[in-house]
Amino acid sequence: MPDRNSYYVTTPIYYVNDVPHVGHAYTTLACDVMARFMRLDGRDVHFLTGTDEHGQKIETAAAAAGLAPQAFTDKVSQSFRDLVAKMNYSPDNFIRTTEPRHYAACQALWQKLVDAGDIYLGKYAGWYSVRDETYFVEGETEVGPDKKRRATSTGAEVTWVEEPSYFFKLSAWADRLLEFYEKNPRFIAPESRRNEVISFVKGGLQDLSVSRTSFSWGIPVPGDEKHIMYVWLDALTNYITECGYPDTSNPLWKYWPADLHMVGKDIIRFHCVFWPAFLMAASVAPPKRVFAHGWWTNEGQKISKSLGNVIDPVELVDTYGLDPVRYFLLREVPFGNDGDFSRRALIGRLNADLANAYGNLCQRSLSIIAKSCGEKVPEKGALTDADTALLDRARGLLGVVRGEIDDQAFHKALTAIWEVIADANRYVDAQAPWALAKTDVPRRDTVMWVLAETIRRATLLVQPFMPDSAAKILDQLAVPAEDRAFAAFDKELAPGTALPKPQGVFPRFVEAKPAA
RNA sequence: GGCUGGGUAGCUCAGCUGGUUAGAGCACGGCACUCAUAAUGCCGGGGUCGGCGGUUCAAGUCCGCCCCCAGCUACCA
Repeated sequence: MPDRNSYYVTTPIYYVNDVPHVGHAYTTLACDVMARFMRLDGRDVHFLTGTDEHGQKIETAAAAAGLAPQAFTDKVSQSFRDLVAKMNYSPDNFIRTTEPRHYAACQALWQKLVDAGDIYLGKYAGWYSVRDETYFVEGETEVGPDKKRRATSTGAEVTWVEEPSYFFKLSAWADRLLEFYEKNPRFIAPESRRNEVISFVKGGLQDLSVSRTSFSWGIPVPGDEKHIMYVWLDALTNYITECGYPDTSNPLWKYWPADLHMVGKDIIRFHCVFWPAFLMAASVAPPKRVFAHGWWTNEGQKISKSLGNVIDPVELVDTYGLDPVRYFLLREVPFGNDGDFSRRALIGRLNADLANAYGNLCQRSLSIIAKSCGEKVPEKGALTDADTALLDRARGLLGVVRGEIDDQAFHKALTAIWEVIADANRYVDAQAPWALAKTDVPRRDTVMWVLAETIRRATLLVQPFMPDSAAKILDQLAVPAEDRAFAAFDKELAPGTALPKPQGVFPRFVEAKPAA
């Protein structure tokens, strides 16, 4: 089964103790672009997102809200499903860890790990705060002047507590993990994260506590139901629950191993160390790639709830429009790096890249065609060197963008498309079709055909990033739905095809002036 | 402290294995054009490439030392 056609991409499942913010929107957006691109490129795509609904924090938050845990998670999980619609994401399914099939998958995986001899009963020990009902590691605590140890973050007194816990023999997997990283250089991206993970594993691994007895909202350990599975074992398993695990005859099993787990840089260890170890121990193939993206700051400031500067994606979309926000998030920052969000930068991108460069290119081209070429695709005559140069660049774009998308280099993919857009704007000025209208109409028509064709190719590639806007432009070029996949990339516009009236797709954003 | 990555025009960044006058986008100034969303195109100003020393015919690009920034250095997710 060498070159399979399936493509499985996942977001992390989002922890439902919080409302969605721009970080969630960003991660899912990146996956959405991958999924849409691969579908257009003819792949059999499965795109999964969902919510992580277990754990002590949820149990506590639900109690505080006066709700049963399930009722609480039903409610908060919904806000993540609402975001899917708001951001025009295209997941094939939305998984929840409270689904019965997920319990079955987790318990099956657990049993497999037990059978393999990788799980044993031991004792978990740590600094426990009764008030917070939470364990803290040594570094999260400090001893005060009264010689009592307290949690640094909450100030609550902590005591050394030991409870029985099952452990996963992670320590036994360091060498095999290092070998796996070595043999699969693309497993962790970007490169800097790969270095971090490798150096972490090289430093030696301790066994991992994978069950708790201090709370009950979670998946019971098979055969010892006082124990609840450690949240990460529970959460990570969602990726294979979706494919039917442990039933490998499930039709969705063909998607495993996942082609890409998209994660934020904070949870890379779980995905790049624990997860492959769990899977290898259970004789399941590890995923092919984990990409850890960076964080956003807000106008140069670190984002935090206490600062109150959390960015609400819904507000952004309502203010600037969906596609401009999608474009900005993936264009502004080299994917993988941290980036700064600022209104000025967003408006700059919207006006310079979308309204002025791309939108205006479409508008100036299409309105000439509408006014002077009889509202149909113009006749294509003999091509000059200038025509061929532009068309060749547009033709080469698919290969270039495909390469960048394979690396999740969204900003580079967009830059490449926008270089062709800039070339097209230069071409319009150089050819001056408005002057040709007075001297050589057939030549003018050829120029307009070259422009329309260039816009078509660029726009096909814009689709994964800005689906609605791209669709509007392709509508204006009368490209039928079945010719919008990349299989039709070389199917050029047919002269004579009737075209609808052009309409601007990316209006400039003008800031509301304060009332004078 | 250790490890990793980075410090290049006002801002954001490109600059493979060292080689003509160090590039792009945005911002700024001037000019041109008028098809277009006061959009587009052309030209221009502006950088001792973090600092010091070294290797070399030649270093932003290699070596050494130093300064500054970020991330990682395990079980809240």
